[in-house]
Amino acid sequence: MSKEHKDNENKGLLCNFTHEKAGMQGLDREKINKIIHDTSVNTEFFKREQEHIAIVEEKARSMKNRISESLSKGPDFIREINEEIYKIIQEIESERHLSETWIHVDMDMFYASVEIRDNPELADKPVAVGGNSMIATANYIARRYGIRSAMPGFIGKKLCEELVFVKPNFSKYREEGEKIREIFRDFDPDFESMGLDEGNLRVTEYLINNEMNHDEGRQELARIIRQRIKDKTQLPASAGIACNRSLAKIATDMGKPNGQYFIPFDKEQIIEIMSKMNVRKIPGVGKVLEKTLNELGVVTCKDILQKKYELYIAFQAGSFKFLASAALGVGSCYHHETREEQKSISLSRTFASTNNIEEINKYIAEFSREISEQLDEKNAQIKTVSVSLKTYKFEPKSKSETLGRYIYKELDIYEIAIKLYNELAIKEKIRHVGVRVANIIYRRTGAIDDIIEKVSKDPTPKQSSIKCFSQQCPVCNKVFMYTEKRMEIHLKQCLEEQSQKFQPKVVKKQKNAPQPTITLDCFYKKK
DNA sequence: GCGGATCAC
DNA sequence: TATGGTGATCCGC
Ligand SMILES: Nc1ccn([C@H]2C[C@H](O)[C@@H](COP(=O)(O)OP(=O)(O)OP(=O)(O)O)O2)c(=O)n1
Ligand SMILES: [Mg+2]
Repeated sequence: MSKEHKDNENKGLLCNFTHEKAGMQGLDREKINKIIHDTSVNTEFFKREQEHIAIVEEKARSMKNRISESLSKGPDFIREINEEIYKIIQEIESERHLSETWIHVDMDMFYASVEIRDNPELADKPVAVGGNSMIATANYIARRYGIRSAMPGFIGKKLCEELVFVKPNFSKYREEGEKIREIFRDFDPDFESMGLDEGNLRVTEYLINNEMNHDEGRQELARIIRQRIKDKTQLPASAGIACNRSLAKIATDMGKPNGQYFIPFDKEQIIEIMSKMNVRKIPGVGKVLEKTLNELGVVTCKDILQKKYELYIAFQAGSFKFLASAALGVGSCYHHETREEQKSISLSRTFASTNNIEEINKYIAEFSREISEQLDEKNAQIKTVSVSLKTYKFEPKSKSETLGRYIYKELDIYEIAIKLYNELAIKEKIRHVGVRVANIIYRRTGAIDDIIEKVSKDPTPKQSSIKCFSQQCPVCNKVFMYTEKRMEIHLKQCLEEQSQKFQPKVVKKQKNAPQPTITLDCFYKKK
């Protein structure tokens, strides 16, 4: 009723694009959001999205209640939190360092740039890299129509009839990515990166060593790095120069496309720049936190400082400090402890919703094999296996298990994954399934299966050794020696036999209505 | 350790 | 007709 602001409000998708200026190509923001909305409405995706928005809004409401309750406690309470906030801000200010230089470099419309470089005919056309179901990125011409990363291709097509789609060539992007990383290493061997197309470089030492540790030198170095990239790859890059990693990243965004931006190493000017900044630009503020903050009346960084009492009450201390630091332009400016080792490996796939257990089983088997191969390459083992899925309603579910031992073999992973899948007891169709392994150790010496293999080759194994690698089939309880081949064959046979035995009496297996979980359920019924 | 959420690319 | 894949982290239990 009166509460509804018909035209002004978000039309129902958290990812509707709300920032940036209106497009100049005949499509304004309202028109774009209407097309997105009209295409999405009445889909399971949209329904799920709305539920999600409702949850976020509810969370924001309860935050607001907490705020008004707290603020009505009286002046003593206000004085108290004022004190605490003041302390935190003092602490933040004590962490403000203006002597370290960070240069963040990020390729412009990376995948699209590579494709356009290799096919110059695309240069003056709106281009999307991706397919009908998903766009990975779009060039700047397409972006003027509202087309952007993570937008489904069919919506992109509606926004711009002439949009040209290019299938992604990931190996090419990896190659180009490696080229720019080589360059980054020259300026900061410990540079940080969140993706193929970017690097956050702490260049303080480089600047000092080359006697250019001043504002001009800082900006000159950014130009040099971008030029090196251009020479080596023929691809455009943008850069941001600032006194900490977070600000440098924000600066890159201000410099785009094909440009760079320098944030002065000066407290007042930093605060001035940040005050107008939309909170969504803060690295770490995604669409959910943005929406939550918006609900609390916080849109820009200035609002964060203005509503510091409210935010202090609403958020946990750590989150409050994070927001306040960002608003003040203070961020960490030394490298984190080096984390080189990958902590998890995952594979997943989306497909037309299905309850066909054979198909799902095939994916899980394939993922297990591929993950096992990757572990072989890394000479690694894992202790944790997870299975994840999305129902046809886009509801994610997952189940994981940490074992008392390390494994790496395809079949070991597969077995656990199938067990976990069955334990999820999914009755609906699903549209997505994945397998993930974690708790990786990068060695195999002393691995249980190493010992097993050695013992297996021993012509006269001791009884006690046999015990350690004998295995019981969970289906038929038969005990047998472990070898991959035998296990595989045995399992397959057992599964087939059992799936027939456990065929439900009345319902017969039909082509169009396969009974999910029968095969796999029975596999574990006896365990 | 587990499961769900969030974020980044 | 139709909304991705990979890796990381954090929180509350
Ligand atoms: N949701 C996303 C975001 C990005 N990417 C891929 C495609 C991008 O080309 C690449 C780099 O991501 P960026 O966020 O840097 O975006 P772009 O480089 O495409 O554009 P920009 O000029 O804004 O940096 O990662 C993706 O697959 N899915
Ligand atoms: Mg980029």
